Amino acid sequence: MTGVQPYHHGDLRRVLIDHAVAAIAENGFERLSLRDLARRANVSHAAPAYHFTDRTGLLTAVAAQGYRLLGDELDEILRETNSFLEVGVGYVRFAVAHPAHFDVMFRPALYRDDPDLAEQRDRTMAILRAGAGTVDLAAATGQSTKDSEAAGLAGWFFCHGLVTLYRSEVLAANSPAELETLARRAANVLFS
Amino acid sequence: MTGVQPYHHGDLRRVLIDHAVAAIAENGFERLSLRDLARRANVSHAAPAYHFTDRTGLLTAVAAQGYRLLGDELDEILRETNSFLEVGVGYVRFAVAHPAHFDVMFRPALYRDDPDLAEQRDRTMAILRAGAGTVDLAAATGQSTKDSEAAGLAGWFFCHGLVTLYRSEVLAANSPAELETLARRAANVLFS
DNA sequence: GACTCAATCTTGTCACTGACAAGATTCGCC
DNA sequence: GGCGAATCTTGTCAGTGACAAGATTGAGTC
Repeated sequence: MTGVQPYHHGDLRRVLIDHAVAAIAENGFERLSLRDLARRANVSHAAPAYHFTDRTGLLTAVAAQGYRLLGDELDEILRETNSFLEVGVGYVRFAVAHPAHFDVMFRPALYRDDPDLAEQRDRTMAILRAGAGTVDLAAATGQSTKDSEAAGLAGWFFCHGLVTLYRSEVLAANSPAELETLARRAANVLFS
Repeated sequence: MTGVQPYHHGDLRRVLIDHAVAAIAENGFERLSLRDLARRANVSHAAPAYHFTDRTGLLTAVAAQGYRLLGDELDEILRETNSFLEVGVGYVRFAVAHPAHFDVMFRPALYRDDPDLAEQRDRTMAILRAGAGTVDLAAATGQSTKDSEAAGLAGWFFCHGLVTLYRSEVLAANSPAELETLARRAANVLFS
């Protein structure tokens, strides 16, 4: 016997978010159930509402955590490599490694305005924009390219489309390895 | 008085799909309710089940219709212009004009295998691949580009990422006009 | 050590939903 | 006019999100 559960869980908020991320990765956010999360955490069906108010609040927390994780990763990559190409690789890797976060982050109808989320999102977007400034497509294409912000956007669109379509299962690639092969082929056309 | 509704609706399947598309465009597929659709169509709450079996069946029908619509549009564009650039424009325009279809189509977890859907999807993907063959990036970039399939993929990734991010409301663009401006700037970097 | 108050969790309830079963109505066809 | 299939209705059940009210616990204070 492990004894009865203590009335105060102690770390319920974090545990619920972790279970939510796992559940979303398994079944998609559309099948996410607060009561199922409560069961997984061995608390009553109304316990989640205390920490998140409602379903939207939970997804808001997931999105904020996602932006924080992505921001941290991209920030580190950019500081270490100063390469927007590597930022793009990190972006794709994040989407594959954290599908639940990625899904929720880019579906703002699922969550609501929140100071923490807004801060993390703006920080992450700023990193993407700053990274764009490091792009030197002119050297690659042999043409003058003054619009470095647009170059960064173009790279972002490419990466986002690539990984979104991969996860939609409409590409020939069905594994991260095949995804990388396909990404290299397509990127060579644009950036070589 | 408009009189009682006839027992047989006559065109219920089509009407339900239309209402579903409208409802998804308004509130997203996650809030789509079969009973709400039944109310909109003035039929009993179980009527939709006859035509679609369940919620998944309804979304399967929506996805199939979406692939059919997109395939028709892209086919016409390709035959008339023979330009993959115009196919890309049509792709983006479709996503903006038919957000409900677009959302469901690229979320295969929402629907199931279906002969009609598979046929329409494969046809549409074939058009995208055929269009890729018309790309002549070599002339644009001044480099030899034998991998025309990869060029088509790259263009697809760009368009898909562009419109997906636009609809995620994380871009500076907040209207189709601003989207076009942004798209031109980004595309100029890659394709000029 | 007891009092107090806020934080945290539980129990109970309600309307809504998807799925299913069984029955009613109507259409097409012979 | 009769029969079977197609189409729709009624009734029901378990599961869900939201809300209200109450129970338990922890932290600080005297």
